[in-house]
Amino acid sequence: MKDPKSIYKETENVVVIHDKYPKAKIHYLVLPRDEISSIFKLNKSHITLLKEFGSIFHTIMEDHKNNTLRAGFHAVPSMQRLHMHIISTDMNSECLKTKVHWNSFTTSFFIPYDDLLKTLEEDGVIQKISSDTHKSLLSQPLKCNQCEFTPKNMPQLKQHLLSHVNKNHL
DNA sequence: GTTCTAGAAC
DNA sequence: GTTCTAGAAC
Repeated sequence: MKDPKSIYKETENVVVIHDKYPKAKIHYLVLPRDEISSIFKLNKSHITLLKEFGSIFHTIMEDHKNNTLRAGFHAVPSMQRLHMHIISTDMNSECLKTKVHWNSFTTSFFIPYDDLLKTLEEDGVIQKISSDTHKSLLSQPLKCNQCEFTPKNMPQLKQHLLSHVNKNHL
């Protein structure tokens, strides 16, 4: 975040950086300038901030009209600082290597921005998930995010994802 | 998050 | 034999 090269966009309250290990062609992280350790620290006072996350997401979608982008949070974050992922659906990346990588973006381990905002507005808090739920979400069998295909392993999945890219270009 | 590696799968 | 996964160490 301190490295100017990694910064894609910034506003008064929010910074958007390139993910260091992008898991798709387009993969940004949206961070608040305020230090908030995780989604579990959020309450209703943060709704204004989250709405800024939403508007910056819409701006970024305008920048990438040819790609489908999704915005959301990991149910168990990997980094000790609140961050929202903005990621394209192609999931085509050298950095995408493991089943855990895949499932953390394609199962309900990925909490869409709209869902998180709604939960915060309704409950005023984001609940932690149990470690059993955590494990089961990340160990689900592989399934393509764009069709019903269920690959046997990661190399097969990555090969299969290329076929979707080619289809989109034809 | 990444790297390493034993043993399962092929 | 090689490929791949998954768990441990970091």
